[in-house]
Amino acid sequence: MQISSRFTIAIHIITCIETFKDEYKTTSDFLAASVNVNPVIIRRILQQLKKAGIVETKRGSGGAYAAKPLDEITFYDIYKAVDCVENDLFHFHENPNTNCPVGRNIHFVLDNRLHDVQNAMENKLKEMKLSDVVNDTLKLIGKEAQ
Amino acid sequence: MQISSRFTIAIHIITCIETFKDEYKTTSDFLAASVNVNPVIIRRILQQLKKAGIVETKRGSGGAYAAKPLDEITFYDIYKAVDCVENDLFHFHENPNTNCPVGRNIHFVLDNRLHDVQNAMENKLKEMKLSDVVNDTLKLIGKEAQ
DNA sequence: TATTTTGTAACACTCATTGTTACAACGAGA
DNA sequence: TCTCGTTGTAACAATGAGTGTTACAAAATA
Repeated sequence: MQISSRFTIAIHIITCIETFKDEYKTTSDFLAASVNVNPVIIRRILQQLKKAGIVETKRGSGGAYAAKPLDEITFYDIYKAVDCVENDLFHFHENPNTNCPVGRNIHFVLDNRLHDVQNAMENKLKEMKLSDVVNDTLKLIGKEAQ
Repeated sequence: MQISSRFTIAIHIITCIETFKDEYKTTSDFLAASVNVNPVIIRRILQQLKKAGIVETKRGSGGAYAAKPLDEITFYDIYKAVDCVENDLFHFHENPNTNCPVGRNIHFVLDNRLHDVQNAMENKLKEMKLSDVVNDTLKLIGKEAQ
């Protein structure tokens, strides 16, 4: 089990948009070339980011743009936008036997604990901002030029 | 995407084993009845737990038993044993374009952050002990009897 | 030896992920 | 207005993981 690559692709996309916004038109074809996947994959992810208010896209003239400052976009926003995990991170077996004392109590005992684990992860995602990723990327690109 | 139900089933299994160890022979059929799945599912998970040194099983006479004190078994041990996540929680897109400045630097920028998120989750799993789950379950069963 | 149970192979079904082609809808410039 | 580049999206295919089932040999005990 792994969290869909939509998540890392989405971060890659936004990093590209921000890095190249003044040099190139950031179309789905341009972004697809950097990520190295089919442009339709990019467009689908852009649609999800758009619905979440994270990016804007333009028909006709083309291109994608950040819809708000990158220090207001966290990994959690992206993770939610691209729908990596519906609601529950842990898949609970569907029908524990309620005739068994353990079977009819297992949910009461586990649910809170599983949510605590999921929250630990999601809270970490909330700490991370897209602006930090872009800044680090620009630094690395800058070093390359030396 | 969700973490396999093998994880919650494994916890359910061990809770059952401990709760009923003096009353019943905890065979795969018995455990399957409580979890409400096919006995082969139970046996496969028991095999994984056995390889991790968490439970023991007996052929012929039958039954499964905890291989060590439950306060020495954490959720993390189980999560590793039943192989919910191979190594990386996040699926990174395979071949970012190294001709693109962002494509060739994205791994350097993201890898540490993704590991931090994964560690946040796994550290929480390490905090949780099977003994706590069993104790809570026994309390709830006790309340039912009143 | 007979019986019970485990261990495991061999399938099959479903579903999410990822990838592809195709094309209508749209916007801007000639 | 027409053309052209681009987005938005449907439709489909391939793959792989998760889950479930039947079947049966191997082992342990009475």
